[in-house]
Amino acid sequence: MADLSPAERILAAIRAIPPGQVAGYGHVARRAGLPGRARMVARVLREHSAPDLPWHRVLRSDGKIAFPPNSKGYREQTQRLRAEGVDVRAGRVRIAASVPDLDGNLDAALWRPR
DNA sequence: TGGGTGACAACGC
DNA sequence: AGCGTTGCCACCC
Repeated sequence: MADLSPAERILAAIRAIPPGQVAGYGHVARRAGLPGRARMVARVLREHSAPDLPWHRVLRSDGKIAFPPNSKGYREQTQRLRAEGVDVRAGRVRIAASVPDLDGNLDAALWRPR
């Protein structure tokens, strides 16, 4: 990644998440070279909405969907994730026990839920 | 300069 | 798992 603006690096990091997999806001930030800026990822996501952006693969660090339960975005995201085979229950993605230790923390299992 | 807000995170219980 | 607190950062008014 050459000299892209922070926002562009964030978008690139999100586009890099493979289908069927997810990543936390903080994780995306670090991958974009912006440690500690999870909130900036959220802001960028709120403004920039591109058709090729897999925004639905970005979750909170605890694996929960960031939108208010039952909101438009919440339902959208849940549906999109399920369409990719991701197990979503009670507003949170279910990580398989096959992935060793990840006490509620996504980062360990990131990039390969299920 | 000061105060409020978020598609957040880490901790403690 | 749920909840409250604190820390954070980039804006906004």
